[in-house]
Amino acid sequence: MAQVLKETVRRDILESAKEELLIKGIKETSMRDIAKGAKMTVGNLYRYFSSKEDIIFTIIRRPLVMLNSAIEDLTNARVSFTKEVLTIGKSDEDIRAILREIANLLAEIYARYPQEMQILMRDTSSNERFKDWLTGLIAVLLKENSNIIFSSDDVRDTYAYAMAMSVFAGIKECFLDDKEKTRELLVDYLVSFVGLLKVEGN
Amino acid sequence: MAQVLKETVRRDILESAKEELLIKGIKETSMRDIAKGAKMTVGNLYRYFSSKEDIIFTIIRRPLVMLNSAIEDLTNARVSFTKEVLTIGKSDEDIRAILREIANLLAEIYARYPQEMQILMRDTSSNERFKDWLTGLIAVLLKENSNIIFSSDDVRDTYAYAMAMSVFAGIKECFLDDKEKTRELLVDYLVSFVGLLKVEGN
Amino acid sequence: MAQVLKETVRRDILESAKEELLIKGIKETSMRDIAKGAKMTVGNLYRYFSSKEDIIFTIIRRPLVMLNSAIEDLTNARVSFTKEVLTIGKSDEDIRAILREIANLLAEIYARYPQEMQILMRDTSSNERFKDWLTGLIAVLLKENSNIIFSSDDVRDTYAYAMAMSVFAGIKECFLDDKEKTRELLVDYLVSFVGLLKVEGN
Amino acid sequence: MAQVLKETVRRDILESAKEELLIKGIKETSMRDIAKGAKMTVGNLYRYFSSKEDIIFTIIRRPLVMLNSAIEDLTNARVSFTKEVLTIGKSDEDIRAILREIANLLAEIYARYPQEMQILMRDTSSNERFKDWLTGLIAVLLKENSNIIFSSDDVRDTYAYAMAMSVFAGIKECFLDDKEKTRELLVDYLVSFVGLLKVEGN
DNA sequence: CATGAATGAGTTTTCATTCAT
DNA sequence: AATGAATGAAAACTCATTCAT
Repeated sequence: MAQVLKETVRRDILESAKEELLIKGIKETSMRDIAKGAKMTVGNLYRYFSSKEDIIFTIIRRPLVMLNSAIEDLTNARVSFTKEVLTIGKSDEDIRAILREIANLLAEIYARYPQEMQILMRDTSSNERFKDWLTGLIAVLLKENSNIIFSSDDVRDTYAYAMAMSVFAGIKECFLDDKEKTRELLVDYLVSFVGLLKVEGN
Repeated sequence: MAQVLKETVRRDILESAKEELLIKGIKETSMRDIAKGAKMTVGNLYRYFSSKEDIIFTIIRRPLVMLNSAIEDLTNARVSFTKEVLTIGKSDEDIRAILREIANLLAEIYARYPQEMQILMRDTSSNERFKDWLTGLIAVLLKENSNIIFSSDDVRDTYAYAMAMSVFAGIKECFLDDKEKTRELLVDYLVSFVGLLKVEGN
Repeated sequence: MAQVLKETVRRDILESAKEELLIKGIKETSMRDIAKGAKMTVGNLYRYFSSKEDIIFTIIRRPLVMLNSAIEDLTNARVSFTKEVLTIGKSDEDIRAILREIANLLAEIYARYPQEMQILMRDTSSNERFKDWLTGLIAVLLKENSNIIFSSDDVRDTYAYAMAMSVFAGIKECFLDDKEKTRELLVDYLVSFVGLLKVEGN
Repeated sequence: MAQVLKETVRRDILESAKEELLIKGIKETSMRDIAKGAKMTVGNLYRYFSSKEDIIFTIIRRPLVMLNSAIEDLTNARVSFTKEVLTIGKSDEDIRAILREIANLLAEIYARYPQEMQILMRDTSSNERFKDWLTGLIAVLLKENSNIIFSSDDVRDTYAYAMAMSVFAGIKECFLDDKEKTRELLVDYLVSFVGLLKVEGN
């Protein structure tokens, strides 16, 4: 019974934290806010979590794990673009397929953990891996498919990084209450970026 | 001599503040940090600036003014898309021209105030106007030029907003040490987005 | 038990604050002083009160409410001298009755909240209403009962204001440890001022 | 010439300080304010005065000396009421004469040092002597002339002190731009207090 | 298990005073 | 003689964290 109670309280804390984090963001959310929302004292938070960071990570962890393993799967199965090996198909349809897959994966994670996913995507720092993956994907697409001519390789790399950050930043604005609509929007949003590289002579 | 010294210190403070702001951002930068970087006491900062806000605004002001008036000029002269009146040309070349213009304007501001511009573009709050403008521009482009079919109007609006945030977020990653390269990158980056809307059936 | 403890600390804080405020006044009393007097850290004060103002207002509130409603009652029931309407009786005995009433009211408030009342009467700013009332009362008495001849109306007004400030300033010196003696003293003190206006040719 | 210059600057400082003190009071007036008003730097103030207190005392000194010696003269020549020896005349006219004399003295000091006098009278702490004298005078008047019956001697003393504080507090409201009117007002104001003690049975 | 009391280091800001030049 | 740059201690207030009970 002790453990049962414990689980309830843990959940209350996380529930309160999620609400606050969604509204105010990490920096502006205080332990006091979380405690108040969970109808308990600040001190008690520390019986369940070792620090504020711990609470946040607990919330973020699951969608983050899903996201990271999804990325890993995608990379292993379909594309291998990290570093030098590039075995990605060249056709637009191939690229669209990948983006559609990611969009669906993001939508799936969102469907399971809507609040958590939003918090995760708002927290720039804990997403290095996803951002790296996006950067890598875009770098490959650029090399293979784009007809933009860059003055040097590091300009191309910066472009890829900027575009990845761009894609990433937009994702968090695609979350709607309706999960199916969110899925459609994410697909439309991400697939849009295929067109980016098909431009003739900027 | 007295005035010269004063100017030096003012510059030291702004220099220290710019460094900290670039690394840590506004919220995470404390007056203590700025004072330490400028090798002086916190109290002395207040001989030169009336508040933390004053320091930040002094840094941001000039690129912000340039950006805002650039937006106003562009809006008046070439496009009028706020609200219902849409007098923008439909051809891709027209759109490319506008984006090239903005890219060049951003590059120009960056060339003059590189650090300041980076700080400005990282500070989401003082850029409402630019973000609104971007959202408006993309909304127009969507209605006029895109063949993406949205399930409802508010999904379309959300897409436009997400895309604007996306464009905006990528801009701050396009700043390189080399100013000419930055210009080229910004042009390539922004013009890329024309292709976004030319996609056939996602 | 928890609540009891909390109440104890709250009381400790207010007790410390009252002591400091009585000695040093509002402006000169710092949160540090209050914390030291209550044997705790400054930060802890903010667990019980939201601001310095909150502490002071908590102390002052009750006597202030009593004083203000007493003034209102007196004004409505017995005298109406604000602005032009003067329905006050002219006889010395009428005036004495009013002053005796006020004195008794002040004594009653003091009997209930001795320290609080002293702090309140020392804080000029939160007493505007009482000072205005006194000024009004004295202005009426002057016009109706006095045989002092003033060289102009604004000299008369200044005299009334000076006399009101005078009456007000003396009140706070009438507070003794013995509450009954305080009552008598307040009555004597205030009623004394009736004689003020009965002077023949200064 | 050096000394001549020095005197000018000293005067400038005092002039600036007086203006600020009249408007804002001692606590709210900063050395920076004074320096700014005197069109010089804060540091230079310390070449002429050792501290903020020094500046204030320099301003207050002369009217304070005049006031104190006036009190001494009055006490020696006409009345001796400190402690137990009381050689004051009993008639109302005698008392009126004394009060008229004080009023005229205050008016004279005000005529010479209008700003300084106002600052002095607003600063409660530097006026102990005058307040003591007033208290003593009123104590004597009470014993000799009043028919108020006090329950004990210390109640009588407190009454005297309260009345003295009252008289004192009103004085500072009697200062007008016109010096002659000020004189008249001070006379009227102070002489009024004779009536205070002539009251029959409160 | 939980409370809530308490701490201490942090924040921005103000100001009398000192001191090198 | 004067400047103005700089200090340091103080103010009100916030918050993650600890701890006795």
